[in-house]
Amino acid sequence: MAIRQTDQTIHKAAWLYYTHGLRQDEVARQLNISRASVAMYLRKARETGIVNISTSTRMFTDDAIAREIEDLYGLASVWVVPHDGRALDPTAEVPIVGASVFLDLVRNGDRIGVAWGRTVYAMADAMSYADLNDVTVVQMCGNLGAPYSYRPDQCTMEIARRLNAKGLNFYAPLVLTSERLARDLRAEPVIREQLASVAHCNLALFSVGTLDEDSHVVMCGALTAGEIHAMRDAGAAGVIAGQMIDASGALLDCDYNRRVISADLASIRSIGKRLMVVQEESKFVPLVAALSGGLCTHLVVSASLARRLRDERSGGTTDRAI
Amino acid sequence: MAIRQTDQTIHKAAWLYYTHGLRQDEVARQLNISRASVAMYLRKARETGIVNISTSTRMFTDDAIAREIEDLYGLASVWVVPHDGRALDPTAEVPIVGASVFLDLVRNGDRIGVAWGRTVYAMADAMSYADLNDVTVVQMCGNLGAPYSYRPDQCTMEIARRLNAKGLNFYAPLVLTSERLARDLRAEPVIREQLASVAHCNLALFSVGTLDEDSHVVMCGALTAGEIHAMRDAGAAGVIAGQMIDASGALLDCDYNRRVISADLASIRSIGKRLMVVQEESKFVPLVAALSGGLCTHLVVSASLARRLRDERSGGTTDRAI
DNA sequence: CACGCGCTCTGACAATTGTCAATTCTTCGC
DNA sequence: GCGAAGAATTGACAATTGTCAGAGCGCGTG
Repeated sequence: MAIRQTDQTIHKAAWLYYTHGLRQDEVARQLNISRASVAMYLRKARETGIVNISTSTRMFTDDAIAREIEDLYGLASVWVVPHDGRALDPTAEVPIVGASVFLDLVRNGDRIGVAWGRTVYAMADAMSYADLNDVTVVQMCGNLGAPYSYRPDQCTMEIARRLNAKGLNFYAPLVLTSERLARDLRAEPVIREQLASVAHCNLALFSVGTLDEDSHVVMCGALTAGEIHAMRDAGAAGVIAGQMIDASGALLDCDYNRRVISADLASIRSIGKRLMVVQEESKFVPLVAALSGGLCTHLVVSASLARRLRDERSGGTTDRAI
Repeated sequence: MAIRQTDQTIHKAAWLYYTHGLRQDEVARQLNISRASVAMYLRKARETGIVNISTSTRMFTDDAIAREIEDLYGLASVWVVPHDGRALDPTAEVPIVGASVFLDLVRNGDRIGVAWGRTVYAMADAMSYADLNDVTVVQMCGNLGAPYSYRPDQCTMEIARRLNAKGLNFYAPLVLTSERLARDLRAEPVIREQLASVAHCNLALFSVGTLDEDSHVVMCGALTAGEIHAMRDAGAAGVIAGQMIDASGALLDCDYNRRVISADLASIRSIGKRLMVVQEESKFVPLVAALSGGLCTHLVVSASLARRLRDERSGGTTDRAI
């Protein structure tokens, strides 16, 4: 009760200040509290998403190159983050834009599939709190025991927390040692339901992984550097939700993939809006693979990746600097 | 070009200030402009919707009575605006809440049907600017020549302007002198298309009118006080988009309605989300009629109307003051 | 080329907001 | 019932922001 009272007061203070445009001292007088409390309540209101301040991301779609990439790759919407000279750390900027775009796409009642990775976690971290209702965040792939803070379940939970949503975690490892065990585990009701529920999402958020020595799957001990090289030789071009894809964006037919527990690509593709966010320059090949496979509908990339994407398809027409 | 440059600068300033949390002087340094200009740009960014500050309307749905009314009348969502003692002008508050709720419901790509009236215009006036894409606002009924600022076309245009949307105005009078002329006019391609396009909306915004001497239809000269009394005797209970409805919310079979040019009730009912906003105490009877006819799915009302609505249906159970 | 128009800059002051240590109020455990 | 830990609140000060007048600048025009 006491909590509800305070909660009500925060709402009222936020309403009077932000919607009616009163000054803090006027709000304080209205609510019979000190101005300092009003300032504190307002901070709380912003932190909890009771008040939402969002900046248009239109400036990132205004670039002509964004239009070109939409056309070349058949995407619904593309955001290009410029390398802004001195201004800001350019790569760190991509997930921030990604978070803004993501929040723009989310609605009450949504069901959201989330994969994992450095980029996804950076987005979660940059995401402001939102006051949504009835939103569910579903983890799209199994877990890794690694000590990273961007483990799949961490990504899911953190995003759910920010959105005031329910988090549906996956209680299975990402990769097992035998194909048989993976098959049996996938058949378990808890796991089967989780996997099935991905297809009922209407929004997905993920990045794409590389096949280098410092790729996640290696760092987390799922694969050795040697194995990953072998896979690259066998045609692997990138990693989506823990699964290897080839250059055409199709699931690679390999032993590793059969041992993975993750939402299959068809389920992911059945989700209406699929936002992919790619920041690292080194992810060009995986990115092209994912786009070829039609895995995403919305894309946030850096300007340099955008230029390379355009040149890849348009055969390198105009190529002047930003 | 010079304009685009400035526009870009406004976006960047807003981004750095609101998303990155820099101070105005830091933003000024980054962009090589004076701090005073930054302050100006930020104001512009807020005014044009490049930056959007919204406050949760949850406090208005938290009321138990809102839940009751949803259940009693089968509505998707109800907002109840309390009469807040000293705080704010209670009736003026309803359209402000309505505007917030409305903005919450709008999405990019939406097609929105708008009716007219004092309340709708008050909402337009209270509505903050939004940076939306590809939104269309459709006028749902014909025009009146009255010198009011809340003429149907004014409502449509003003809302379109605030949402950065395209406004589709209706170029016909609301009511004609003969039934034949109304029929002929409705058959005109321009008008027919306009009317048909209402059915393709996915969001509607309207209020409901009374049948008093000071009702809009009288004030605007569409009907005389005498005629409106006669209509009330004939079973008219309220006015929706310029048309008379009976107590069950059905179109009243009368000469006047046959002379009106407006979206028919079936089209309106085919729209997914229909937000009705009612502020005046005197609109209780029309409100009940509209609800009986299932004309809206979302409702914003004052606390006293809410209490009367509950008592109307639940047979007057608990009836303590707020 | 001078002119006026519209825009931005500068510098300064006033208004508003953020912050924090000190204080008051709550809520427990004993 | 008492006292202490902890949370909420406040007053006062510091930092930030809003605003304004006057100056400077670029540009299109007569």
